[in-house]
Amino acid sequence: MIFDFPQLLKSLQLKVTPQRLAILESMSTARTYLSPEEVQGQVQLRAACKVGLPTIYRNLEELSSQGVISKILHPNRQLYYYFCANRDHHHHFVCLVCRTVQDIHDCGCAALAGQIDGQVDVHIMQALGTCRRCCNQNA
Amino acid sequence: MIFDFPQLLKSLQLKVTPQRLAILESMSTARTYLSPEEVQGQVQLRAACKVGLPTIYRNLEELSSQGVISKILHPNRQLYYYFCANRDHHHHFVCLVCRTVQDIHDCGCAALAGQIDGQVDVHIMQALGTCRRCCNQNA
DNA sequence: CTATTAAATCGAAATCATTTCTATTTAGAA
DNA sequence: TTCTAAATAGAAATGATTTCGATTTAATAG
Ligand SMILES: [Mn+2]
Ligand SMILES: [Mn+2]
Ligand SMILES: [Zn+2]
Ligand SMILES: [Zn+2]
Repeated sequence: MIFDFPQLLKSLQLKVTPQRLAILESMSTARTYLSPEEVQGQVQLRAACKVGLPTIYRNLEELSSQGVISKILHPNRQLYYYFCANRDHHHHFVCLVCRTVQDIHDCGCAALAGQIDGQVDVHIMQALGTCRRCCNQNA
Repeated sequence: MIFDFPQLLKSLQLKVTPQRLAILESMSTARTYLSPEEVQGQVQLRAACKVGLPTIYRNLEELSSQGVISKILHPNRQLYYYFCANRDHHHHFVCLVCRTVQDIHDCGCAALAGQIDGQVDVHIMQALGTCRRCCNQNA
């Protein structure tokens, strides 16, 4: 799967900066969710371009709020981010051992609106656990 | 609904301290979710007993991990807590305007385990929005 | 009712992920 | 090329949460 990141950024009304391209490049090739500091490390490795942590934070948040990447609410209370090519509404299962991510296609949230006396603006849904590979390695 | 908090604490293997009783008392009568600082304020008002913030934090976390109260993941990234008498597995809809909470009885998470290649240890699920009362007041 | 002790509390201080600030640079439009 | 709003960098601040060591206390047993 190949991404036209400059085009993507333009469509989001964001300037195409080397920093943003490096962040997107790193996120899209990561096989696990990453902390902002880890993203910085990846960027430095791959793009040999130094990007300040505030810039990383600002862009991860921007990309996340625009739906390009998704935010992982880790039990350790820090934020992690994950690039998911799947553009449809869906959620994630997160392996806390190896940090891989699986899509949850049927989150059952369609049934939500009906039972709420009010208007649902967002819903958070996340499953956390141990993937099969990691389960097997433990046993 | 009346609670035997001393008995509850004993069943959790926790010492029955005035601080804990004051915290439980305050939580159980609150009609909205509360921040740890707000819990401290309530405790001071009702019990006229000064409780340090670290004690509040420690106990809210303890009670939450034992399932006595539930944790609200607010978009502002701070933690809030809410006492819910409903002991069954369920989730919450949170009004971000007036901070009231509604139970979500059917979270659809039964369908979860089937589509995950691994073992789900916990799932987070929370709906955030505006309750009907608050919707109407805006319009 | 003491004595004992592990658990709990306290207040001050530390932590540290995240945000803010200001000066400087730069992408993109004209 | 010129211009300008947007973006970045680095240093510093923020502030919710946690840690620390000293002190108190609930619960248990004698
Ligand atoms: Mn996904
Ligand atoms: Mn509830
Ligand atoms: Zn795994
Ligand atoms: Zn409301």
